[in-house]
Formats: sequence, structure tokens, C-alpha cells
Amino acid sequence: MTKLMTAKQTRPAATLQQVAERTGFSRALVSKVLNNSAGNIGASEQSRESIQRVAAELGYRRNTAASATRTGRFGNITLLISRENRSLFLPPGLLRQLELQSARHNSHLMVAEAPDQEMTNPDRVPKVFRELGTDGLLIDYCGSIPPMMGELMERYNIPSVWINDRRPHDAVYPDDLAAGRAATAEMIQLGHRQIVYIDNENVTHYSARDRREGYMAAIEAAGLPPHVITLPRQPAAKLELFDKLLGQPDRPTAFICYPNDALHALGAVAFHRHLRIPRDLSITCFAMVSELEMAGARVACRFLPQDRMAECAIDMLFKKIAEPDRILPAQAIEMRHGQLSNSHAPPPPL
Amino acid sequence: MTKLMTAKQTRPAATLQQVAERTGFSRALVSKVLNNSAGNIGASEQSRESIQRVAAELGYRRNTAASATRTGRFGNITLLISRENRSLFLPPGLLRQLELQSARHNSHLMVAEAPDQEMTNPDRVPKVFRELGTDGLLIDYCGSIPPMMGELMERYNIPSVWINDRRPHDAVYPDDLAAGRAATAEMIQLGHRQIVYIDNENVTHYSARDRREGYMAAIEAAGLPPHVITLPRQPAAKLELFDKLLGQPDRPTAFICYPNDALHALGAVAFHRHLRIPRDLSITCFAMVSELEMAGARVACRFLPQDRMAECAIDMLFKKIAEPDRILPAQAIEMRHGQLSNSHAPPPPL
DNA sequence: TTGAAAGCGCTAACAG
DNA sequence: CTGTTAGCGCTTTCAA
Repeated sequence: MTKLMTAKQTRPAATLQQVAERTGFSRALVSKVLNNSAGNIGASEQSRESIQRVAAELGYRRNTAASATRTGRFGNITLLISRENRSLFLPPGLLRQLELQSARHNSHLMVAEAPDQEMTNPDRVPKVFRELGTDGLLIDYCGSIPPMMGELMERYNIPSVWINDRRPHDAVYPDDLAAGRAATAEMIQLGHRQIVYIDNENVTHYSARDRREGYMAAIEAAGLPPHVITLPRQPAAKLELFDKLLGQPDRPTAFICYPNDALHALGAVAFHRHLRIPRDLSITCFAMVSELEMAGARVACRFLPQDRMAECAIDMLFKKIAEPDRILPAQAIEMRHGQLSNSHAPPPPL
Repeated sequence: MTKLMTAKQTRPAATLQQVAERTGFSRALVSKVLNNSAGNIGASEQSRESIQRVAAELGYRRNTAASATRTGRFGNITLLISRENRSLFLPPGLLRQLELQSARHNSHLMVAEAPDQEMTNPDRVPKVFRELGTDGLLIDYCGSIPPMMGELMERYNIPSVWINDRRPHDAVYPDDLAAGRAATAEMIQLGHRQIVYIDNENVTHYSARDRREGYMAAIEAAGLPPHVITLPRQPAAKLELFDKLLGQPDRPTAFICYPNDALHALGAVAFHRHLRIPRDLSITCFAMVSELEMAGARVACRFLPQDRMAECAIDMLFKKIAEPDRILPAQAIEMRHGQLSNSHAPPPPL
């Protein structure tokens, strides 16, 4: 008689077998009642009740692994994130929304780090590639995919959806172009003629490029002079730059920028020069939240609705899992904005 | 005539069986060679080579679920995060470090949201509780645990480690008390006598309390007057407050604060009043990075080393998984700091 | 409406 | 060193 070492650690959890024995029904029936979510007919009202009662009593929990072994569905999807910072975009809110949406599909969410560019050692390939254990991949990897990873993905052909990367198919990303254009158009609409776009210093991501291009498109369509500034690195230099800009007689009246360093340096200078938001200066910025605070003012932000993004991506992925061969068109998510009146007003008479 | 390949099938990766057939060896041997990470003796050099070659050829990948079914180990751990924002602390860096450490143990990292306080509907209990499918739980839930969750955890008794919550056992958290004390002590050491502590407005987390207590302890030990300020909500009010403070003849010379709103409002006012950092004003703050930028200056931060935190937590969890009954003492992670000289100096002669 | 039986793919014990 | 055998817990026919 072989004694199987069952990992004893975790379980006061009963098995189907045990529930079956206690109720007097077969495992098959018990399985149907407990784990067949879709209208579990095939058992009488009485039997069902009794089975459910006993299962609850015994603390039955389905063994995910066994179920997966049998059905071929693992009941989880994997969020693949880049190990390189510049290729990663994962605000906590997005992660949570992804989890939420994943749970709606009764699926777990796993997180795995994608291998580095230089990785070649097969031992260091992440488990998600080495083993067969996930139903689909949500790839959050902006920029170029490491060659090895591409190979692996081709080879194993796991249903995948890309987020945050502009690809023609199987992708979901924010509509940064439209966001940049809309942000600029609003300023123009209000009457601004000197609209400065402040670029994020160390960003290579397509989103930065797209937003700027949106700005350019709107500016050019209105026949206005474009004014794009790349922020210097030195903290003091930022202040100097803004101070010079705002000290001109023909100073800019509107700014579009990324948050943090740029925004706060601008805020400090504006405060120093007694320029009030939005009376003397209109500002908008891109962020993950609807508004930010900046030296005495609230600034309306153009932000990505993370819930929409997550819902779209996860739904697409499950469609992909259901029909792996079908190529799905990419979806651009429209960005939203906070209360514009907080930081938008017509330009002051100069 | 072979059938045309139906477009990209989710090719069922080869099984042990198939590799066995192709090599002529038994499944058992093949399994030993391919999946027994620990020095796979039990097969001759030749056999091993042949098996590995064929496995690679056929694209064999172990089926995680089947393996788990057999061994009772799922090969994943779950990060349980709170659905309520105020109880969640999960900077992206921490998530990645957790994944990294998890991978070191050859384990996947899953993410699940903990149920709300009021949740009672058993259908909405997350899958991680409903099913048996994870080896351990990393609980990131600061504050009081929802009663139902407590019940579930008691009942199912999954090996768990708490992060970010001060518990006597099975927990890993930043040493905020020491951080608050150290931050204050450094200022005192430099000769500051008017040291202001700026509280985070809407924080109920123990960390805020601990840091403040650390401040109080250091201040009292030095026989200095404590000065704790809670920031007002209105953006303009913040500026006013700082302006009043810094306008006094006997103004504070050092600040300890949380980043963002407080820091930037302070920065704007300091800039306006021509107070330079650190010549006229010393500042330190708590953050997730070693330094922050603030109106023309770099501010040294006291920050949590996320890699240490993750390593500690994950190692503890795997210890717990190995010996579920053993109660492990909690670990406080010492916080680190950036380049102090950037924002620390002796107080100016007033 | 119920149950018997046949595996899913893998691994561990035990022989040879 | 290698193969045989017996399951892990679950789901799915198929028959009663």
C-alpha cells in the first residue's frame, strides 16, 4: 500500500469525495451541484440542498488545480510587466481594476515580470513561460519587446492582449493623441494664444509623443505658434526657466504639462509673481487623477479612466481566450478630465 | 496529404507522455529529468541529454495544475490587498519586488482584493477564499480586518504573513517609529530648535501615528517644544499657514513632512520668501524614493527600502508555508534616507 | 435524477 | 539507472 504524502499543511478543507460520502451521493452529482455554476439542474431540490449544507459544514473548497487539470482551464490570467522602469506603466488603481475585472470572470490575476532585454539564460525565463499554467496574458510592456520574449510568445502562442501600447490588434491603450488635442483645443477655445506645452524630460513612451503631437495638431489647425519646452534637469534651472517665461511682457497665458516637477516649479513661480490660477494663468496637465494641487490652486487634469481601461482589456482578453484565432481590433480609451473651471479661464488682458 | 494547419492553434504543449514516447523512456524518468530541479540524479548523462533535447524539440512545458494536483503545492502565493484605499499601501516598486522574490522561490504571485467591511454575500467572497488554490497569503491590509474575512482566514487557516501592519507575529512592516525619531534627531543634532512636524491630513494609518510619535519622543528627549501641524484642506489655506509660520521673527528652521501637497506648498512659500534650502531651511520628508524635488531644491527623503521589505516578507511567508504551525516573530524594516546634505544644514543665525 | 467509470497530466513509491 | 504502478481531486461521458 503506497502512502502518498499529501501536503498536510493547509487543509482542513474537505474534498468532493468526503462530501459525497457524507451525503450518500456520488462524487459526480456532488460535483455538478457544487461546481457547476451554470444552472445546476440534474439534481433534485432536496439533494442539492443537502449537498450544499454538508459541503458548508465540512468546509468544502474546490481544488483549483485538480479542476484545471481536468478542464484545461487554469482559472487565472497573467499580467506581464516589464522589468525596466521606462517600459512600465502600472498605477495601483489600474492593478486593482484589473483584479476586479478579472474576478468578474471568475479568474485570478497573476503578476509576472518580463525578462530583460539581455536575458538569454533559459533558467531565468519566468515560470509563466516555462510552464503551462495560465489562460491568457495581459502584456503591459510599452516599447520594444525583448527578442527572446517575442520568440517565446510566438512559440507558445498564449492568448494575449497588450495594454498601453499602440498596436493595430489585440491592444487597449489610452487615446493620448486625442487627449493632447482636446487639452489644447480647450485653451484655444477660451481665447489663449500663447499656449506652452511642457514636455516630460525623461519620457520615451509613445504617450508623451502622442500628446505632444495632439498639441501640435491643435495649435497648427488654429494657426498659432507652437511652443514646446523640455524641462531642464536641475531644480533651480526649472525655476529660472519659468521665471523668465512668466516675466516676459508677452508671457504665455496657458500651460499644458506633466505633473510633479514641472507643475510644482510652475506653481512656485506663479505664486511668487502673484499670478493666480486661473485668473492670470490657465493650466492643465496629464495625470492619473482628476485634479492635482499646485501652490494654492487645484489643477484640472486630463486622466485615464482606469476602470474603463481595465474593463476593456480584460473583456478583450477573455474574448481572445474563447477564440484564440480571432484577431481583435485595438481599442483606444478616451481620456477624461476634472473640473476645468478650477484651472481654466480666458486669458487676462495683458 | 496533411490537413492545412488551422491558423495558429493554441497548441497544446507536449506532455510528459509524448516526450516519453519519443525518447523511449518511461514517464517517470522523463518527469525526474525535466521537473526535478534538485540535482536530477537517477538518469544517465545520455538519457538526460536525449530527454532534454526531445523536450525542447516538442516544446514541452510542465502543466502547473497537474503538478499541483499531485504534489499539493500550487506554486503560487497571493497578495491580498484591501479594496478600501485608506487601507492599501502598494507602490508599484513593492509589487515588483514581491514578484521578484516570489520568483526566487519559483512561485507565482497572484493578486486578490479583500472583501469590504460590509460584505456578507458568500457569492462575492473572492475566489482565493472560495477555492483551494494558493500556498500562502501576503496580507496587505492596514487597519481592522473585516469580520467576515477574519472568519474565513480562521476557518481555512492558510499560511499568512502580514505586511505593513504592526502585529506581534507573522508580520513585516517599516519601522516608522524609528524613522520619525531619527529624522527628528538629525535636525536636533544640527542645532535646530524650532522643528515643525507636518501631519498628513487624511491618514489614519499607524505609520503616520508612529512617525509622529517618533518625532515627539526625540523632541521631548531633547527638551524642545513640540510643534505639530495638521494641514488644512484648502489649497490657499496651506499657503497662508506656511506664509504665517515663515514670516514670524522666531520662525521654524526645520520641517519634517509628508510629500506632495505639504511639501510643495512649503516649497512655494519658501521660494517666495527667498528662503533657500538648506541654507535657511532644513527639510526632510517621508516618501518611497530617496529624494524629491521641491521648488528649486532636492529634498532628502526617509524611505522604505522596498526590496528589503519584499525579501523579508516573502522569505517569512515561505518559512510559514514550510512550517505552518510555527509562529514567527514580526520584523520591522529600518527605513533609509537619501543624501541628507541636499536639504539639511545647521539653522541660520536669525 | 443518479451513479459508475474513465481519465486529465503529473509524481512518488517501489521494484528490478 | 530505469520502469511499473498507483493514485492526486476533479469533471465528463454514458448508462441506468
